[in-house]
Amino acid sequence: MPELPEVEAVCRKLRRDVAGARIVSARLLRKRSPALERAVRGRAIAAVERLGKNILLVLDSGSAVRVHLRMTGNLYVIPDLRLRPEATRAWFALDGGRALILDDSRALGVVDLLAPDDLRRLRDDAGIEPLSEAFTLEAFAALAGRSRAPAKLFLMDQTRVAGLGNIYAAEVLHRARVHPRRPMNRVSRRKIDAVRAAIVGVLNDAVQSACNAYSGPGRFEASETFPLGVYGREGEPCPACGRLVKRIVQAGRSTYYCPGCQR
DNA sequence: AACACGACCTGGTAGC
DNA sequence: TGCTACCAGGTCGTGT
Repeated sequence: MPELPEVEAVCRKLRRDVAGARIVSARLLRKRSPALERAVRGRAIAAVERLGKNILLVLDSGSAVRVHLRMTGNLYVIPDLRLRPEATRAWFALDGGRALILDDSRALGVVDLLAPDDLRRLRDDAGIEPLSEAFTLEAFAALAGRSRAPAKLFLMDQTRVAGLGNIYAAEVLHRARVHPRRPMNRVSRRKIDAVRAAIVGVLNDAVQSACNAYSGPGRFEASETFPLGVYGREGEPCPACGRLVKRIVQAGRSTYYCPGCQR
């Protein structure tokens, strides 16, 4: 479920719901973490930040709880801890009786504690935020020119540009008309420009959709809200040219693209 | 360096 | 109905 847009929607909601709230107690259900549970007790949530697909709950102590939703995670507030869903993998009881829940059916999500130094390192090592001012054409072209990786894998590498996953990487390449297997350093300068613009355009559109879809807790399906051109549409006509969408496998994951548009 | 691939988990769905 | 096989929005460690 969650790529950058969905994670951003979760963060915006959390800022409204838990910014300033105090954590009374916490528990990781799958694998207990006495250190984390102790470190958060009594601390206030000073800020909620997103770093790529990571959610950072920055505490008033300077440490932070990092949550990664991976495939099926969701993070939201419920009015009462006793109402927690079956797939609750972690909970944070908040002052006032509410609780922050990590709900994650596949249990691949990650929760850990970052000391201030860890937090700094995570920020320093992160890929470029595509919706920030740092994501300039120059910076992107420099990264692209240095990589022979297939375009799709290049876009999904979180250490280069942070936040694109399997769906939006495919959509970006379709919008920019670049073949997913083309080595990134052999994409023309004009198309590099188009890819960068497509990243910003797709992500902004998807953030809007995700925020609309995510007014309440529960799952959100990007496909219900953001019009997907190629993802999951093998055998269907390309909305741009009518050629049938193909599916290939790259690095063990499905890639969808239009053989007519994407060269 | 740059891949592929299995592992980590659970649940939904298509096909028999 | 019930079984099997395969698929899934992410990332890591290991092997080639």
